[in-house]
Amino acid sequence: MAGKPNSRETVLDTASKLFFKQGYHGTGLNQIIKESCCPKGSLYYYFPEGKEELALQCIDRSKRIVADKWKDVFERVPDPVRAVQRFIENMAEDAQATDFEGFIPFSFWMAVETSAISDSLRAACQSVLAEWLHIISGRLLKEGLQEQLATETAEVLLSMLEGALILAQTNRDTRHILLISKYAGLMLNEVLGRSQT
Amino acid sequence: MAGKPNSRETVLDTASKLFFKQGYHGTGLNQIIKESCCPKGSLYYYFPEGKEELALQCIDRSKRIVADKWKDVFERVPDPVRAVQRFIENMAEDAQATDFEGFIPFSFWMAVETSAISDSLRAACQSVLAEWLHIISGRLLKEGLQEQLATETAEVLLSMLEGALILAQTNRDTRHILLISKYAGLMLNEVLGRSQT
DNA sequence: CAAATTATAGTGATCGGTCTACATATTATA
DNA sequence: TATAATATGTAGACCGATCACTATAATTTG
Repeated sequence: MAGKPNSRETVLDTASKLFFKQGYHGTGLNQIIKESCCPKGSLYYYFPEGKEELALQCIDRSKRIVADKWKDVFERVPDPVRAVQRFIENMAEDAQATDFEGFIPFSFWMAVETSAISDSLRAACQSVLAEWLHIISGRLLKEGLQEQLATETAEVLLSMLEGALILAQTNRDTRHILLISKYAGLMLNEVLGRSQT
Repeated sequence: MAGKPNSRETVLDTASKLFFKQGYHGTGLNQIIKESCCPKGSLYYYFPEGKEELALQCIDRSKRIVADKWKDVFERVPDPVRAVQRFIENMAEDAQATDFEGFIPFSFWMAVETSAISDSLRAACQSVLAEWLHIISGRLLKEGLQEQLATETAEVLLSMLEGALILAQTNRDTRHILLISKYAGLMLNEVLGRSQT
């Protein structure tokens, strides 16, 4: 907010939105240039290695943004089960509000596409998943879960959520996401040895 | 097996493999032509409306193939919980055997990409999900589950599985899939009111 | 001035798609 | 049965458009 809406950030914003909506190959540099109003010269000035570097930075950026979201919700909501549900409900709201087009940067299907393109992109995607899993399982560890169970639970949770996002985007219906919120709550309560409410 | 390895089927095979591995935009017609050894003239003879029609048929084909797999496993394995687990374990084996490149046609991330391309492709993808869900929830209904619970359980199951496939493909590790087999079993046993083994 | 940034014109390569020519079957007619 | 006519399928040259990317000049900024 330094008065100047840094051109570089604008490009990353636009590129992220488009990449996560249309995929890597489905998004042309010309489209990014047009929608971000950033001329080609600037784009290659900021990202001299071109499209792949741009995508890589978008992926890293989404890693940080989503990680911050997880940390934030775990800080604000003391109960980890409610925190996870809050996170998921927020996703559903974002999806609804943007008509399933802007609720970047969580839906991670692009990882599969980019994993087939280059090793560096695949490594970046692996790092994203690892980071998110680390945060979630870390919170569960703090509840006293043993390490393996915490890891497994976090993985299942992330699988559910990613899968639900695919169903939700395909059907343009947030019901699939909200359903996961409910079942994730059930699963977590059970794992944490609580009685069902 | 009529002696003549129909060229049309070969194209669908190759195209499906490539589409589900690289995505729609990431797969060029020239690549399909080269790898299937089917000349462009023949391709446009079989699929006069071009790439989109080809993708549509690949999607429909995968719908049928996977639906048959579900039906088959439910016929062969009487216990629905074990049947679901068997299905998931088969996915993991296929993934391993083909080095995460051929275990088409189940991973459904391409649905998100194609959903952004045209309404007919999106409709086709919706139909695929609906069909698979119908088969799974139908089997649960036969176990005496009430309709809403059966539907919800099937949706959660499919979400888990699709999400796990994303994690597995990104990390090139079937562990994520096998983990889902375990947790799907737990969830189904609970829903069906059984004691945990 | 010098560095940082913007602005475009233009590069070869590849994209999906069209077109025509040709080869091989199958059927129709005598 | 011989052959003409039609249908089926193969083969690839070619098209304009777009792709990611480069080169270089102009402009702004410190």
